[in-house]
Amino acid sequence: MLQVSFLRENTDLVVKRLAKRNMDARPLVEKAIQLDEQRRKLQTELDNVLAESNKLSKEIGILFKSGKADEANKIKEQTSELKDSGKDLSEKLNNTIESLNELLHNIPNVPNELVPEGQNEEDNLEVFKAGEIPELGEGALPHWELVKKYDIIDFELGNKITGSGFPVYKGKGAKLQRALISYFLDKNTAAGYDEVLVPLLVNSDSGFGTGQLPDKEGQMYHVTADDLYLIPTAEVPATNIFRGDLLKKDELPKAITGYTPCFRREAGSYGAHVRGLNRLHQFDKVEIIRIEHPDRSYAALEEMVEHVKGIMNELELPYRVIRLCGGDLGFTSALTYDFEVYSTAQEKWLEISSISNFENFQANRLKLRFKNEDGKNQLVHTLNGSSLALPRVVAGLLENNQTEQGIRIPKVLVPYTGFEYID
RNA sequence: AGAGAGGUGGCCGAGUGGUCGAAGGCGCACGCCUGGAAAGUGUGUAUACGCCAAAAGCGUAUCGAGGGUUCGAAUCCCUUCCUCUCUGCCA
Repeated sequence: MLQVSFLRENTDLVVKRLAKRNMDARPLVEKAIQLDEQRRKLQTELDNVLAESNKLSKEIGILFKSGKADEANKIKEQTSELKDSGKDLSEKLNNTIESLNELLHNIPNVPNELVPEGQNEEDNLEVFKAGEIPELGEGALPHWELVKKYDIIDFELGNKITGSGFPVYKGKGAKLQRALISYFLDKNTAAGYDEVLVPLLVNSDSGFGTGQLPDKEGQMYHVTADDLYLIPTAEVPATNIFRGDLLKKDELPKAITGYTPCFRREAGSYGAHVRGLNRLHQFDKVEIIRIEHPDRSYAALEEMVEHVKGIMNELELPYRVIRLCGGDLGFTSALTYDFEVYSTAQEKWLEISSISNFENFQANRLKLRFKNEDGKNQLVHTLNGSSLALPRVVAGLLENNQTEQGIRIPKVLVPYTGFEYID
């Protein structure tokens, strides 16, 4: 969430930038500023009442000690009035804070100036493209046919065990998953990310900290008996490692990576978008997370993008990098780059990574700060990205690498899989 | 899951109704001392919010969390979470 002080001092800029999200934020922003003024006024009044009340209490204590009970009782009478107005003020104050927070939770992050104007994914800006799109022969198959042909991923079996969107990986398909996870983690740790293995269920404080709650409550599986949520991404537990922390400035930056399965209800998805591996309820992903000094966060974003490019190059898959437009930008993000692999048999681009700078939007919710050069506490910037999400990488790999001998495994993966072809 | 013990500042630890935001120690920072270091010594050392243009300063809140009793709560009561020990169950 945004800081009110920032809204107050940069009202016009905020409104202008939020217009990129195709919204008129002015009424919200102005209401927030007004509620904050009210909050401060009430705070001052309440503090004064409490100060008076504390002062009288001390006097009563001293009087009782010196045996002047009569005088003490006289002062006692004065306190009841203060008590009432204190109660009243603190109730008003709490209501104001609650309204203010509710409002702030509904204001999305301010897009960076680089974010292109636009309504939807059509308006995203392609910034980089690499790799050869292979010429596939006549009998080229989409991945959902290929997985059947080689019996490596079984959607129907998953359907029997759980439901749609929970595939069973078999034989070389299962091993390919394990190989990709290990390969990604190795690449990430070699680049300086510290590996973590985190819980797959989180409490609501964590969901709130990274912004899944309350905005995307319906997208997460909720274990109601224990009030826990299945993670939609490792971002949630991994970023919440630092929730509430006050870091020393030489502790920055923090860079971590972790593999987790991800669980998404994907309510509202349908049709061709959900075919095969394109969209699942459970999938595997390796994530990279950075906690950065505000001055360095955009440099870090570039580094993350370059890092993932390196991986895609090694995987020898055709891909492109796009900068999301205002209409497609996530609620908490200030700037996002998506990586897309070309699915040759489907003749479309599939998102396989999303790398975002949240600036201090998450940090403000997480209360994640550092002591800056002036000795003041300042919010950090948080970033994260997939490095990488497996299912669509697999889809791209299967479709682009289909040959008469079988599915060719990229060279870098062979040491991990132990085989060169899925056949 | 059952029984018991306990949760106090960066850490250890005192504090069972009244100038307690909290003794003492450790750690840390700065200074003195020293040729330099150690030892010694002095000072300082939380967070949030508010008042103030800002700094200084002042006020308010915070002793796991939430609520209550009281003029006044770290201290008493209730609820809840967590940790430890023992018992049970279990990969």
